[in-house]
Amino acid sequence: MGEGEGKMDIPSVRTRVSLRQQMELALSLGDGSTSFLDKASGKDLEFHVALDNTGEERSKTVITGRARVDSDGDFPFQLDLLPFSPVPRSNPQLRLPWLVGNHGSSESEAVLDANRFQAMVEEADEGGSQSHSSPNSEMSSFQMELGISGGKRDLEAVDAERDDSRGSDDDENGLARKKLRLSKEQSAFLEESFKEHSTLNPKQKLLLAKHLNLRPRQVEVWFQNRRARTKLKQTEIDCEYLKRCCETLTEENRRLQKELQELRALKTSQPFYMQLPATTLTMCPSCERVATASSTSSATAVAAPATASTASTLPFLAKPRVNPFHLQAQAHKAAS
DNA sequence: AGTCTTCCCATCTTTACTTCA
DNA sequence: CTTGAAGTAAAGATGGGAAGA
Repeated sequence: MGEGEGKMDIPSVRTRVSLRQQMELALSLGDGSTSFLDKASGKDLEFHVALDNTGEERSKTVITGRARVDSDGDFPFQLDLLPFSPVPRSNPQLRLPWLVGNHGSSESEAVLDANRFQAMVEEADEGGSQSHSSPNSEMSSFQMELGISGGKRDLEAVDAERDDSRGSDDDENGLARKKLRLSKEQSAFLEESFKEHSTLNPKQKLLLAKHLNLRPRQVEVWFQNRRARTKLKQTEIDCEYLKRCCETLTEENRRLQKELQELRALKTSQPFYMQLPATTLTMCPSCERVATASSTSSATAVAAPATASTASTLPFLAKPRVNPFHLQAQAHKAAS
């Protein structure tokens, strides 16, 4: 570390790596008495950090940090990721592009995105070890935060500021979070994936994220929101349908009430009404519904089509609610 | 029993767009 | 016609709780 500038008095560069296994790594370069950035101005810095959360040599990853501090204090910070072994020949050195340009911070704080870091690690590990491919492996929940603060902030402060694993990527310097807007291509691809499966397993999530150059968490959130909005839409549709059902039933009820009134009036004005052939018109004495066995009845002509149309819009009403024969028998009994 | 992950849900926040004075 | 404020819908993000491993 600090290989490029061996003689330079670097007051304090602290790098903290937090892993789920409580792995902690702190590097201290120098005594922290003078401004690191001042001293480093105009010079190239480089350091290496070996990460190992399993104790296995093969799972080690080396992070190479490289920075050049401008005279105005800007601190472009770039990390190169190097799997310890085996290093794929095709990809001996991986860069973390999302860090390049992430140097607007006045405190020169660079935050590695854990998930993309993992994706890169896995990419580097392709063809080699599959020890971290399990969705529930430790690497899947790899969290890393790396800060360079020139000795101004201690680890406790970093701790206090650290987001949890689902935390935001907020700029910690008070700048408003810039909400990502997915491109049309990304959205379209996600939509297509959603059509195929509305939920994702961890592997699918990682693949999608990789393909779309998004964080797995973003993909996960997109699918969550997509499911929620699909459900909301379906609820709205159901609600609309039930509303129509309700209106139809209300209308039918109104019509039947009217019909009932007419029948009662008919019964009053024609005392021999009940002596009509039972096959022509029957009424259940308990519920006073009208049923017929003959298509010539005027009541049938009114009631039947309406019931049929109701049943067509209300499938759950398709089954007859009353048995006409049962009503017929009851009507006979009541008449006698 | 405790931990971790994922999901759902409610809610907040940001962005893009529309309306209107 | 232009412009800027206000309103709104859509969508990304967050945090809490539940469930399962």
